[in-house]
Amino acid sequence: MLEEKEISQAVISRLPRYYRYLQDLIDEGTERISSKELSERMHVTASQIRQDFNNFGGFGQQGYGYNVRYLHDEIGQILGLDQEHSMVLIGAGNLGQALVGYMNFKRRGFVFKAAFDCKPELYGKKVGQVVIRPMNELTGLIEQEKIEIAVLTVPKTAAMDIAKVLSGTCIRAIWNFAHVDLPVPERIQVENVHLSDSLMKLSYQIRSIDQADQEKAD
Amino acid sequence: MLEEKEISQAVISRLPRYYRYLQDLIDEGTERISSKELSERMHVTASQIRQDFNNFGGFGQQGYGYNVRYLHDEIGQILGLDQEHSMVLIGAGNLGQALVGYMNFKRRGFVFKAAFDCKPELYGKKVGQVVIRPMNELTGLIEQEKIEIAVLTVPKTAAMDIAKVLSGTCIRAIWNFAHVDLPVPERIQVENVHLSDSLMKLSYQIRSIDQADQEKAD
DNA sequence: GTCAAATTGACAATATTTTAACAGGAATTT
DNA sequence: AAATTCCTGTTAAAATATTGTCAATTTGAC
Repeated sequence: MLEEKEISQAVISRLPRYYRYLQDLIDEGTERISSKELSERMHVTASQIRQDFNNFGGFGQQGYGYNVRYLHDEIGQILGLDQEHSMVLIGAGNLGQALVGYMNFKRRGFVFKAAFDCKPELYGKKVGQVVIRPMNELTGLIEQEKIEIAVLTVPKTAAMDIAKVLSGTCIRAIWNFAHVDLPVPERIQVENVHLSDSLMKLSYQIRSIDQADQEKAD
Repeated sequence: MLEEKEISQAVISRLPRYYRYLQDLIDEGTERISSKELSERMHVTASQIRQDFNNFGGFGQQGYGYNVRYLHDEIGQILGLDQEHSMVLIGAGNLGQALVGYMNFKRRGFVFKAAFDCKPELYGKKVGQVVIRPMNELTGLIEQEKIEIAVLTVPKTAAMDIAKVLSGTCIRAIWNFAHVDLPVPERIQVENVHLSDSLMKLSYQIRSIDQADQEKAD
């Protein structure tokens, strides 16, 4: 039996960035790259790169480095990008519509199968490839289409209720844009995109530089 | 002279979440809270909470705990939320328009002063409170209005060029939604919101659970 | 074919982050 | 007002994460 060595969250967070740089290298026509070269491009240590990749077994070769395309595909597979992922949008406001319209996701295999909103005036309106439907059709469609991911772009109060509804379905994961921590069973994965939090961090950086400057002036 | 003890990124990332929970407590009318109670709500250790707050000096009192409103305001100040932040939108597509329309930012003091796009057909169109202008007015307006934050919602190729332009202005920070790492001087802070990366992490979680299940079945 | 240069994967050494433990002060109870 | 409980700030310990080092192996030059 294989040792279930847990991969740390830090490593996983770095994978999409590697993937992006490898895509760029492919586009440039580069065939091979060493951890040193890559580290210089990405401004991280070569040691970290090698360590990260080694979490999943060795992808490189001594004296040669890494084959760009091979490494790219392997990381893509680790990230589950080799299979299609079905999604539904819940909350067809500005942000939701922007996400559905964002074609890059589709290119990576993330496909919206439907959109839902509670506002009757939106029913039937088309966003991207899909039509906006009333919320009472949500669970039925999820089960019927075996939807994997729910993209949640509703106000925080609604988000809590919807999370409870989703808990009773076959949904695997929630991509949560609402400013709350969702109460869902363990089997459902949640990835939060808290835009306010992100903006506050930026604000912190600005403030902390101001403060440093001020102290230097003393 | 004060010891410039660098606050770790991990701590800063947690501050907005504390802030959010404290806001909720205020809304509930709770006056005081102990690290233990808060830890149970937030599903983190009490030790971490105390440690985090102590990075900025003691906000609590032995035997009493923390005064909710006081702590909330202190963290708000640390995050720079006690002052207004001026922003410009660069790239008035779906996502950009959604962000400008998002009123929660304004409530926290983040105010859009202008929006820019390269598409002539958008010039003059109103999004939220502001009018979309041509890109050649960008640097002028930033300098004139002493804009702090540029919100970048343009395709990746455009993003690189615009980052270079911004480097020559008084802009303090870039909130970057493009899928690239921006080349900017050190004095400009960058906060990335890489939506694809976030979605890939979610995809990873799904995949890794599938794999675990499969191995268990063996 | 031999040798120098390059480069990984593994492991050891640091550094950082998180958690636990506890002394001491404040609030509350009796 | 004494005693008990509560709870912070701080220090110590444990756990994680990152970086440095090097033997082993491959490539590429001559």
